Amino acid sequence: MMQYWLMKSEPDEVSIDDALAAPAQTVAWTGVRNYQARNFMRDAMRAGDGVLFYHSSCAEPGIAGLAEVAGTPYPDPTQFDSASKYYDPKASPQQPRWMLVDVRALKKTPLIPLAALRAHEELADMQILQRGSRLSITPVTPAQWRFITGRLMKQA
DNA sequence: GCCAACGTTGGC
DNA sequence: GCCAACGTTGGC
Repeated sequence: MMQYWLMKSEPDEVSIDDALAAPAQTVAWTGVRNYQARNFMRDAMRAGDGVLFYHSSCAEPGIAGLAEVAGTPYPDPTQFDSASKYYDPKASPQQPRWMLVDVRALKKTPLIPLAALRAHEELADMQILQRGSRLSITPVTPAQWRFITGRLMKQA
C-alpha cells in the first residue's frame, strides 16, 4: 500500500531545486542520524511512496515541492567516510548503522509556509506541527496528503 | 543568537 | 536501569 511522508531538508544543503537539478532528479537522503527517522527509511518506505519535500532551518520554512521514494534502502555511505560530518566511527560496512533511501524530486511547488499549515484545522494532527516535534522524517496520512496536494497547492 | 524540547551518553 | 549533563534541532 502506498504511503506518504514528509522529509525535511535544509535548503542550504539540498533544496528542491538542487534535487531537481540532480541526475535523474534523484538524491540520496544522507545524513539522517536519528533512529526513528532511519527506521522509517529502512523498514517502512517503499518505492513510489509520496514525499512532501520540506525546507527547514531557513528563512522560509515550509513545503517546497513533491517527490517520491525512488528505491530500496541501503547503507548511508557518509557513515563510513571519516572526512564527512556524518561520519560514525561505530559503523562499518559489515555492520552499517544508518540506512537511507533515494528520493526523486517530481516538482517544485509554490511554498506552503509552516504558518499556512498551522492555519488549517484539517492538518492539526500533522506530526511536524506538534509541540517540540523535531523528527526529520514523518508519516503523512492520506487525508493530510490530499488536503495539501489538492487544496493547498491548487490555491497557492 | 535565543531557547524550548527532545535524544543520547555515560557514570553510578 | 536511572537520570543528570550534554548536544542537537529548528522556529523565531
